[in-house]
Amino acid sequence: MPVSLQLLAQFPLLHPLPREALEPLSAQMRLRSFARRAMVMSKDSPTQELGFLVEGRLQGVDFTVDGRSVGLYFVDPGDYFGELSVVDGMPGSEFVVAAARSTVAVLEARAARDLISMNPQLASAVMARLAQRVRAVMAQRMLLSLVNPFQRLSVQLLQLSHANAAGPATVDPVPTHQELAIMINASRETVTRAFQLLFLNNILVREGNTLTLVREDYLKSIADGRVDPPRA
Amino acid sequence: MPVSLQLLAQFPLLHPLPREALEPLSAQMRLRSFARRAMVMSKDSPTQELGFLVEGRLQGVDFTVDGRSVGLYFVDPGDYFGELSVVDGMPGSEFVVAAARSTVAVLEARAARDLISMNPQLASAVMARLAQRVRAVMAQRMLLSLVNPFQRLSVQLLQLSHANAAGPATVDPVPTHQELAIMINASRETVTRAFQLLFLNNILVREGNTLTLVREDYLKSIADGRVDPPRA
DNA sequence: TTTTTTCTGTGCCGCCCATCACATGTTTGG
DNA sequence: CCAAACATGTGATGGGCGGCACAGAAAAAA
Repeated sequence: MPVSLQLLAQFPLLHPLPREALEPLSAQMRLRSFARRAMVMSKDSPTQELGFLVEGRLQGVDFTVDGRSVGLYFVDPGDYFGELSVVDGMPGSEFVVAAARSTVAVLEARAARDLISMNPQLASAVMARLAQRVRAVMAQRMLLSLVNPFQRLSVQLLQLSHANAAGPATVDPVPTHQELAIMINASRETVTRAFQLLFLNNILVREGNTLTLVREDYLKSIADGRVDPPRA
Repeated sequence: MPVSLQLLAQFPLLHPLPREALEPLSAQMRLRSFARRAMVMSKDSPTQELGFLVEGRLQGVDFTVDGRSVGLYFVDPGDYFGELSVVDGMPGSEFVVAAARSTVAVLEARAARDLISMNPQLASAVMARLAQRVRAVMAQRMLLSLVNPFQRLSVQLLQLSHANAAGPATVDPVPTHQELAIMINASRETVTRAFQLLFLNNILVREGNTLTLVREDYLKSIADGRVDPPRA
């Protein structure tokens, strides 16, 4: 089934497009649903496409040769993914799996490429997005060179958090320990233990599916090594 | 002093430009020399610019809060750097230091931006470059999640190597142990010890400033964990 | 609901690598 | 060409984190 215009309206990337362009586009797109942990986009799939996350949550991941998984980024509703292949025509550089039950609208790479090259505004938006991705991956790479897993967790949490109107920043939805562990190159148990201490010292509070950074300042001082991570 | 046209000819990025465009360009550029370990581009410099490496070698680096340095990439002659700021106008995301005495031609960010936006061919070249950088830094991120420093070194060496007409691949010029260490998140000593074993087992040979991957296949099997790294 | 799967918490053990300290080679620049 | 700075080689030590094993909690599926 084609994708409704209303659905497309939620994607900032497409805002520059005039109504006349959106209609044929909606006809070219398809809506798909994925169960938690299902593979949304495979690294070695023959077909390449641009994906738009309608609802749910995705995680970009890859696997080391010895089967260990590596977490790369999260995709939240309104965002898109798979743009690398669209831009350079090479096979995907990672897998995308559903971190929660998700709905995705997809557009074939060829169509996406045409769309972008027809539309300078889109082109520069994609350019900006690539630049932002380089920065994001480099930030992650910096994170990984911190020696202390505590520090890495603190930085990662700060990166995932978003400021809140009134009150402290939150991370929402909270990733599982495992999902975090593979992003910060730590074992699941180490993440669990680190969380223990952060809870114990009232630096974090978890309520349901949101994590509140009660003492964000303290988290920051751990993050940049001004304070030693709390001990038992 | 402006930069000679002949010099500019060595940069593939500029090849699409017609002669008429090159002349004003050469007038806008400046040539600078840097001693080994000098800072070529600072993260927090007020002026942003696009750099072209004429000769020598540069390394993109950053520093963790506790002063430890992190190696990101090398720049070799004919290549350019600093494109991120040019594209998105944000401050540089890393430092660039001279890994050897180097000569660099620089162009102000504003001029570079104009040049690119005036020239669709350049624009798409830069786009492709950004995509390639995302892939490169993701590859590095994958490397970092390998548990064994040996494996990381092997992968890194393979990444740095270039195939050779006849005969085995080589890495040239050979980075110092320290330079490698900060790229693969290992201590300098660990890199030294790993090299010891690789030399001992005749997997690598060093002659002057080039490293020959005599048994590239073996290096690859270490890299993807099919073989345990050699022990004393 | 009940059942099953996934997620989180915790103790114990071992080993790997960062760190320190210093010796010896090798470049570089004066 | 000499001296100083830098790069490489090597041993000893200790802490930290990964891995395993399992228990309990929570969430999803049936």
